[in-house]
Amino acid sequence: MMKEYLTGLFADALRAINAPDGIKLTFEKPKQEAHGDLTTNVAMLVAKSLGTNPRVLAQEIVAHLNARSDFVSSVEVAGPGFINFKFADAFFTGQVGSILEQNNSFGKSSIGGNRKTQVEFVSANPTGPLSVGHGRQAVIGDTIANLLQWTGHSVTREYYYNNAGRQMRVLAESTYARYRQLFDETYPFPEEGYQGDYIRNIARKIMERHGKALCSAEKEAALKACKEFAEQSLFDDIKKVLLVMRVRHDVFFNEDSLYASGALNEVVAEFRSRGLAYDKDNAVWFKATALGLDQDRVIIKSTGEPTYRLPDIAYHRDKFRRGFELIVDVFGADHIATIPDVLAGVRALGYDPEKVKVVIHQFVTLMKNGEQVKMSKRLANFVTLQELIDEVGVDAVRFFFLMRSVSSHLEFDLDLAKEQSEKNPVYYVQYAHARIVSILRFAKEQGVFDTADQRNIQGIQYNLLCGGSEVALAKLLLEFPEVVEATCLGFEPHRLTTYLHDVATAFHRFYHDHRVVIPEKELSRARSALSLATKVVLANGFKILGISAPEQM
RNA sequence: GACCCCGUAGCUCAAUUGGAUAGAGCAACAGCCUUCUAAGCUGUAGGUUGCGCGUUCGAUUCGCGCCGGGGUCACCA
Repeated sequence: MMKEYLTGLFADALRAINAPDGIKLTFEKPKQEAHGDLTTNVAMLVAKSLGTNPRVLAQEIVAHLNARSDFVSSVEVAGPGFINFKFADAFFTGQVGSILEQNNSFGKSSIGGNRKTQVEFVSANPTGPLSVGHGRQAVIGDTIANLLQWTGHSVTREYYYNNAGRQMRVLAESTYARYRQLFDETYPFPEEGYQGDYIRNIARKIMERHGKALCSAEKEAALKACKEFAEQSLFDDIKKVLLVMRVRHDVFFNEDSLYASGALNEVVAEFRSRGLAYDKDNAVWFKATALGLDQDRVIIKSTGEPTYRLPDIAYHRDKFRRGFELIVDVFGADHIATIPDVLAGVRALGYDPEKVKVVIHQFVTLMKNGEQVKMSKRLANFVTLQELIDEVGVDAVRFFFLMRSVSSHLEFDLDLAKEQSEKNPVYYVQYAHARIVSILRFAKEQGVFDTADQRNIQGIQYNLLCGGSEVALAKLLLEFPEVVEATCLGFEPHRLTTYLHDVATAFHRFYHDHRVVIPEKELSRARSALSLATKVVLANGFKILGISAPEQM
């Protein structure tokens, strides 16, 4: 709103001084508050081509600006040639009412244009409980999906899995061995087997169901039974944990369906017809080098089995065929190498790889007693996501996972999270919300402000809000829609947690400086409304992050 | 060896995508509750942004070269 207004003013001013066309005119919020509310560097960009000094040029531009004094309170040239604008306090506080009117919708936008969007995340095969790393991915994916919904995309959350590959064979063998060991401790356990206790638990359940019958059954049949039982059991667990994490997928897509539908053969045939596949050493190769990659890749092994690349490519084509216009893949850093192949495959099939946005997140390092906990599913010394949630709670887990940029390694100190959970940053932001609820409850008791009554949020004299921390809070709240948008477009959820932390700080400061419920009725109502607007922003932000908005703490 | 991520205060991390004097939280020190939640607020201290060139009005951000940490380089997923 401010930006649009200034852009108009500048168009006239730049024309008046005969500036060249096509100038990139942008306004930014300066880091330093003292530099005003918005700033532009346009004079520095243009000075060179006009052969003048940026500061002189800036002065000249300013002289041609015709700003309304009730909007813009000051314009000045500063530093090497920035033009800084300060807006009137009432310009900000006057907009607080619109936050209350929009309420649950404040922060939503339609920039997504209802674009059909898919977010694929977690996608763990059912070979064990979800790890802490999966948890990070689940939260990142879910939050990105929330952000996309808030910005007007039509979102499908999808989980892709394979219950047929080598990993599942290992699972079957491991489970079978544990089952046999229940009757004969000396029964050998496969060298590469999954050693986690969860396998023993599953084996025990199989015994409860089948007794000793599988020991005497034919081995292949017994393995199949073990596999199915283990898979079912593990998938139930996975879904249960995801639910606890407040993560819900719309579609569970099984890799097998790509085999069944003939999609794999189709892709191979299409590659061949375009000269992008060839036979060598009894295997089928994808000619990735023809698409600019550094080496060709096997897509069908000499055994006749496809490598993971082929179904991955076919799966992505399936996404396009289902009409998704934006495809977001959330992967762990260990999948980074496969992405170029998949994107090349997509391009080879005639689809636009630009529509695929890959979000790579780095790993989580668990710290315990000041030492790193090495995690390996196979070696059984890992902490499961469920255990982590049991220790520190869902809100803390979600918030922690979102606090850091996805490209940063995340260090999660278990001891700190356990022993000092009260110092967890999530409590800081939630506390602000609970505090507001408490204040508004008191305001209602005192007959000052009743949030349930719509008439109460009409006719408020927002211009009474003129203290520094009041105006600062109002300004920050009004940034929420932009923050949601930027966070979404950059696929950087941590920016929202940072922002909400700032909002909490601004509120706590306001609370410290000013009493809300006071005898001066109009001022009291204005401050109540400001508090309510803060609650709206916090609650909406929490909703996107998937954490709760406590009424009391 | 090749490629990807990271390197910022004692520790964990930000930094509006190239802006002005690099910011928070923990930890340390000093203050603030007879009044709506002190899980809070205020202040002090803490830095050659790993190192070196370069690009330009301007670099934590972009390019190149080193150093250090993590990850990936299968006819595993």
